[in-house]
Amino acid sequence: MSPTSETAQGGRRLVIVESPAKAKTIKGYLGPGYVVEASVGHIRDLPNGAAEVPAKYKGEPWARLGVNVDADFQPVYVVNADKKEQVKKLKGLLAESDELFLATDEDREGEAIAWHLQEVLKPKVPVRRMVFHEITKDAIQAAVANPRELNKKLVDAQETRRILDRLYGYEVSPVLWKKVMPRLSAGRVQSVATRLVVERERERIAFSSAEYWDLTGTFGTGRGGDTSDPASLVARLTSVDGRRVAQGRDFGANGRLKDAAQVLHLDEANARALAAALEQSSFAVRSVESKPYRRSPYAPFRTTTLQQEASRKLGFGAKATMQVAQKLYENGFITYMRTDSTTLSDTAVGAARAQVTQLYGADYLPEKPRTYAGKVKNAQEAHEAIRPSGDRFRTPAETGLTGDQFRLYELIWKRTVASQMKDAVGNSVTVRIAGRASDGREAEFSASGKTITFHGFMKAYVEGADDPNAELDDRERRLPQVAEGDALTAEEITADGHATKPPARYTEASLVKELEEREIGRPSTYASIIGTILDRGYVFKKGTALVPSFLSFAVVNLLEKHFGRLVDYDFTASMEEDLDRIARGEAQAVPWLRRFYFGEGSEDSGKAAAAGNGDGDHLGGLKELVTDLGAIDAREISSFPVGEGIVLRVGRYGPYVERGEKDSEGHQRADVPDDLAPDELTVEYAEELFAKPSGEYELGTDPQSGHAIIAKDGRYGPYVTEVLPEGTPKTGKNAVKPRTASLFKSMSLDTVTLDDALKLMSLPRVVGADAEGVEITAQNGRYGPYLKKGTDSRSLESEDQIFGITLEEALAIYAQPKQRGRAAAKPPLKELGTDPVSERPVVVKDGRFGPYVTDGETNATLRRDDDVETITPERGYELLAEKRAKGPAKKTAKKAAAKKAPAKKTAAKKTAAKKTTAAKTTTAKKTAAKKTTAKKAAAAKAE
DNA sequence: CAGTGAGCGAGCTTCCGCTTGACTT
Repeated sequence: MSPTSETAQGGRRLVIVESPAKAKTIKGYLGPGYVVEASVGHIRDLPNGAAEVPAKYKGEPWARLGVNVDADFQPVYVVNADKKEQVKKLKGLLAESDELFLATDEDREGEAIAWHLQEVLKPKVPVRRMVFHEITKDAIQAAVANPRELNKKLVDAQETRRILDRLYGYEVSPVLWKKVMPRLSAGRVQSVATRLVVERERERIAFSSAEYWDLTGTFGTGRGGDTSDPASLVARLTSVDGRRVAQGRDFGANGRLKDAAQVLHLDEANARALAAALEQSSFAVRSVESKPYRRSPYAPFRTTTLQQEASRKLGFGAKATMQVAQKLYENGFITYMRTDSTTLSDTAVGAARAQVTQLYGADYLPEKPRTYAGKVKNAQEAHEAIRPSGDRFRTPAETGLTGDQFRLYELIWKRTVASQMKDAVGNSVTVRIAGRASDGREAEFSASGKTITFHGFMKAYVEGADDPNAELDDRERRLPQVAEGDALTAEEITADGHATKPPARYTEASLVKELEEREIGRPSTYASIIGTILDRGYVFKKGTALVPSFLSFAVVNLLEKHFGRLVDYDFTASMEEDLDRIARGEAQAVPWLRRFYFGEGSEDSGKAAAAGNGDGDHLGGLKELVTDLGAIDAREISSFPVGEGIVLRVGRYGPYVERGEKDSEGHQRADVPDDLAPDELTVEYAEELFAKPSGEYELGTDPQSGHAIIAKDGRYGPYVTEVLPEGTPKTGKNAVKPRTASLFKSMSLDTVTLDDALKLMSLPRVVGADAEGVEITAQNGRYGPYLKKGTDSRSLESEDQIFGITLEEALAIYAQPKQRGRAAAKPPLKELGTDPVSERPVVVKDGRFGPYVTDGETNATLRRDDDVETITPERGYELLAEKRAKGPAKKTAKKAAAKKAPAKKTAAKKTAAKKTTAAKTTTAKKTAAKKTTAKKAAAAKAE
């Protein structure tokens, strides 16, 4: 029975897919009686943060995680804020339907979405799980006719993955906040991605280049040449007296030959001498070797290969590629762009083959359709390969597309068509040429050529190369037609120097490729992984290269030393294996999570899924690792030796180099530019930084003292200071401290003048004296401009008043009673009535951390979703009640922690916390200022 | 990482995978 006739019997079916574009297409294949709507991805997830945790769990110790780790890892699910409306819509549609088809993708995530839909929609009508891997009329109708049941085990596997990622991310990130810098993050995918980039940079740092030389000879045949038979050939020296001449690949990363006995390492003198000795020699062809050449087309695109090719050929970043592809998909030009499959549907194969015949002729069409085995190990193959949509491919010209969309479509179209074409065939030839030098040595040269006799798929498409010097596959190199024994004359022999190069940095595309090979990340996340590690400041881009920051060195260092198992390159792959076992019902989620979180021994049997460094039999759980952080020495993990006693440290405000102990003689310290590539930090460069700390502007000389005046960017923002002459004691009894002063808010490092600086450094200014003769001064401080009379200080409204205020005005200010604190000075923003518990009046006030409600005893900051204008008294009471409930619990926790930690450390932490708040707003500025400085320096150099 | 003078409410940051708009620059 066909689905349409079934429908005719009455009843309406609701089909839910993941993507709206897919819904639109499928609608057309199912006809009337079917309502097709999209879930638009996941509809529920673990709560993002405290704000999303349902009230009833708020007090729980695990609420922060959204997973009850004490009760079999029971997850808390909330409908995503941006999906509430869609869920409502689906509920409405379901109410009018007699049957529900859950047609989400057939992979782990899709199965989970189907389950969440069922949980949230609570259907009272029959529910079917419907699956398909290609969007063609036949496939869809077959799918609707053959539904199956929801696979709860697969859902379990997805949930386990979700919980693991949450525990990893939300437990390890706070360790970084405490030990390195706030707002950092760690995760199963991003941390390994970062580690890959860091390790590559370490290789570059450890790399020493080797120099080697060889000869290039141009040999003439003595015949007049033409295009099919050139008159000469260019060959490289390959061996001398039977010993192979060393090439780049013969050298190790240490710059030394891997096997010195096997090869001959030519240096410049040697090479030049040999070239001279060969000048008069006669040469002959020693051998000609011809081999058939054959090359098969590349598989159709999947997400990663599309990103790579778009990067190589169109210069698109991963994100741009996906955005353009999304548009093509939405407008029906291509199939789904987030896929790990290279499989083409029968329809697609038919369309491609038809087009091959039409455009290139039957000679280019293989007898049988080509199939491409999945290369990706953990592929879930829920979709087809990326290809032009439809059962007849539109040529790029027919699409009417323009710009980037046209170019990307053309790429996809060509690749798809080429994938159904014949192999390219031809010949590759190697010619060896020998000659004896005047000093008796025998030299052998070699040249290789390639001719293509049948271009096959290359007629349509040739893959790009990452290395700009690499030859593309369809490139021919024709050699003259020579035979063994033919005499040749050396027209020119030159000695060429080469140097081995360190491994290249990752690009977006090559990092994504590497991640895919290691089974890390999914098609929908590859582009955003790059985004995450860029956002966190772990890497930055230099051209197309991804350069790791020093910050990432510190983070990776910490993770490797203390969470080794978690950043193991095989962690995800082994997780995938375990998840597959859970999906097959061979393993259980809860014991697996228990081992991961609580450690080996918390569960009796089974394979370890533990988190830390595997020492012996006991494998520690993640919880143990993040609870006791005493073993993590923040200073040690953030320190990297540069050489000669110089250490690079990653501080809260960025990287800096340091030499000697603090406060000791000869101690030096200098900021390192944020965008310095780690492999460029040498001892020499550090010395340069010490000599002239970055971000320093010379303003001129103080005519009074003769001291140079400079402007710098400091911990508390930009300031000016004087350079004391050398030999001025900086420590001890006779220490002289340089005069310093913060810039006014109205000034900037770029524009501040010597006059400004001298004026600032003249502060405090004496305004006058009061009736009792006590001096009143005006100055600039931590909280802005203020007046000071003995110990009595008063804030001023503007910086200009420091220089402008008269004694009269100052006395008037002192005549007023002292305003204690800004908060007290401000009237409440809003009154909310009387709190039912404390029976005190509740008001909204504006404070340091933004608006908050208070009843005079308990204070609670408004949450992200609250608004001063719209907040109700009830919400105010609720916030206060929450705070009262939470307050004591937090205090005891803090106390306990303080007791454990050494007193000194606690103090240091407090200061750090304070600074963070103050510095928050200035950080961005500081970075910006730094960058300008660096640019200026570069410009100065260029001049 | 410069070195000055208050008195005050912390709460939140963070993961990986599915999906698109709705926003602002």
